[in-house]
Amino acid sequence: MLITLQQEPGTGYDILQRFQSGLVHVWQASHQQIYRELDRLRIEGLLRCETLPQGERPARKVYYLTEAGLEALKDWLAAPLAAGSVREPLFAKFFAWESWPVEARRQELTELQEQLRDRLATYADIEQQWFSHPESLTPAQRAPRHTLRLGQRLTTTWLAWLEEVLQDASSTQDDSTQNF
Amino acid sequence: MLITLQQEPGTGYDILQRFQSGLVHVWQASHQQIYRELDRLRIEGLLRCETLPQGERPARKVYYLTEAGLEALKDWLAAPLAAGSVREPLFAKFFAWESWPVEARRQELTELQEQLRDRLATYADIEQQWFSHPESLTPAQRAPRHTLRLGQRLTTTWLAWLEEVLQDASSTQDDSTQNF
DNA sequence: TCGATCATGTAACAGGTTACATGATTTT
DNA sequence: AAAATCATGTAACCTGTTACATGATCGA
Repeated sequence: MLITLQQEPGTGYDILQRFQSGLVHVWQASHQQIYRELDRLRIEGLLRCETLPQGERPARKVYYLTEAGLEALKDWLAAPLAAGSVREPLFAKFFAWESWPVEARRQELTELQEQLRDRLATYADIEQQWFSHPESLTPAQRAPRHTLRLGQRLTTTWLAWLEEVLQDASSTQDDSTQNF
Repeated sequence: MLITLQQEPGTGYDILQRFQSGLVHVWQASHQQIYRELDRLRIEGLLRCETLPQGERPARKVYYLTEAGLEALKDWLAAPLAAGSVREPLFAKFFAWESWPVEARRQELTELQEQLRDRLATYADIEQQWFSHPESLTPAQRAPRHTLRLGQRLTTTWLAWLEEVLQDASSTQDDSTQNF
């Protein structure tokens, strides 16, 4: 989890920044969560922390991976991940189609469309920022790029699907049968 | 959440079955979770429950939506959903590419491939079971079918991507540089 | 008779979110 | 003078998972 981030040392705040910049499509976490986790990992001995006081300001606590932390990371990399469970709340609404007010439905779907388009734009930004010279990428650099690519494709798949759904919904007059 | 399921009454066990049959790609929940939720919703007054004793066996508790429950459902349908946060643990491994042992990597990715193929097979089953006559579907029946379609496409997108990643990983010899 | 299915729960824990709280520095 | 950024945390709560626990019925 946070272990991956410890490949290069940093403060809780640094980690937050990293999550918010190029890693949005990989992991998200609030600062509270990060600090708590950091503290837990330190207690478990996977991290060690150097406190750099800086005059009046709150001290920067820089965390480093320990030997044990490196071990734990290796273990994590070697162990296959359990498949995550599926949770798609939007789909639930589709199962209540008849009770889903047409206007709310149309609005929700078009809003989602916009969000996905925004996401694509963000991906494009990230791509430009990190992977602007695709010829000269090492395998280790190509790897994170793959993740971005998948993000892009999944988003595109969603958008194509939304297009279809909106089309289908507007081309049929089922909405006389609001049975509430 | 569970409210959607209350459109037709049933016991906790019934709901579990429903989740496990056609709704796997929408929502998953353990029986403990369902029972707890059911109880909570009953206390909140969104559900009411009729206990049918059946001789020696544990009584069937059949839950029904109340007026308040219907209201809550309507509210939920009308309110747009908050975008879920992104969590893709697999991606994290890509960011630690160099430290990810080749063998573990290859195995994890091919296993995922198999899982996804299984998933597609499950989707095909569901499609046959529920939507075998696409001509005669009402809009309300087409709606859940849309969700299945998206599931299929997303899975296909994943598979295409995996193919590419495996190809890329095997076509380059970066793995002399295991720097642990 | 053995395992699957029907049918229900409790308790502990793990992970995540929201709200509350503080205070300096830098930019507008 | 106000707002954003740097930098850290606590506490309560909600959601979800795992483990533990029970017991009848039905088909192979």
